[in-house]
Amino acid sequence: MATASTKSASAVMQTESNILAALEEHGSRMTWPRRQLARMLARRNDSFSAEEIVAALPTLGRATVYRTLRLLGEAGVLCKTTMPDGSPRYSLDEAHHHHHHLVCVVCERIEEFRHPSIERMLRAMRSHVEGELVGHRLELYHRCAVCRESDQGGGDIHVHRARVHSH
Amino acid sequence: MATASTKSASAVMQTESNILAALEEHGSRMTWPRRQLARMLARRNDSFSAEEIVAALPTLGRATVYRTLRLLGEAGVLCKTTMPDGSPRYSLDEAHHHHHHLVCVVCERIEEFRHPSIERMLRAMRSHVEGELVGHRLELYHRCAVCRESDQGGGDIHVHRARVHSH
DNA sequence: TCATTATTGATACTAAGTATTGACAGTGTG
DNA sequence: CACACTGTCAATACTTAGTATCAATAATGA
Repeated sequence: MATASTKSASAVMQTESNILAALEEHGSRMTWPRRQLARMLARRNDSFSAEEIVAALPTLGRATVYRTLRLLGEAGVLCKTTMPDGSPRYSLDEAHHHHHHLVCVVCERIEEFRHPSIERMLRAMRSHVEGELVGHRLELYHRCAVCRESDQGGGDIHVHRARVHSH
Repeated sequence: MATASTKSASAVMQTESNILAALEEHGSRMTWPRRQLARMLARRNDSFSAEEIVAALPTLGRATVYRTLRLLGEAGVLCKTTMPDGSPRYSLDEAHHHHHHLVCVVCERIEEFRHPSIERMLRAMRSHVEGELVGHRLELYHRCAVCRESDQGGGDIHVHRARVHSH
């Protein structure tokens, strides 16, 4: 099994000003709540739920948090990923081009990746499928190297799994 | 663009007794609510939300409906799919082997498919990714041939789209 | 038949948002 | 600089998609 990083070479750590710049470019005003949010997001390097942010920034209304997360998504600096059980998880985007997510089901850390075999597959499906492909959703779930190590007992992973699996 | 069906050749229409058999095999008792649900599901050939079923079977409690849907998922006759906006949709499974879903974003009809390029891609990722792959989620969204025709104006599709897109 | 154990439905609760609204703040124009 | 215009805010209520609890009931095996 390869241990090579799957990260795109052009990945850039998002900074507060980076995030705000993306927001402005997207046509949003520069406000105090948005600055707060940008700063807080830039600090963390893991994934998070919206409610975690709501709790961490009690001076902001929940609607504001959700609105701003949506804006950041539209502005292309934030991604919303679905965990195996269907619950949503947010993470800052580092690459600015098409990619997918590799999600650790233990620590919930999210890595971006791209791989030619995926583009190949999508190309194949685009011409194989009837009608017009308008989008897709692809998530890979794994136990990352770190979690695998601290958890090698081999016992069941106590992780929320989808109850109605999709095969 | 190919119009060939992507359905697996071994697809079998689920019948009421089929569904109940799967439930029993999964270790569940045979009850009147479960018979009700199996009959109702066998009748429809489209996808549905849990609440649609709750509304259609007012003599069953909502908990029972959700519970039974989960059981049917575990028993391998029902799949839960995620729409582009994240809302869940259920559909009966026809094939009994690994497959993915092709979802029409207009009529929400769900087709099962498999394609060698996908298995190839998964194999490639399995050896490329660090740690141990424990699962994946793949959905393809399209406008099906029928919807494309009745909707060819080319205007915007008025369909609930994910607000925070995943690139 | 009877005891055991699964299942049910009512109700209350949670998670993840969205809709509404009146107040307020940023900004572009004059 | 002042103003108005419109975007944005926080609070609140509501929605969707479920899950948890629990006493009452039904299915099954002996």
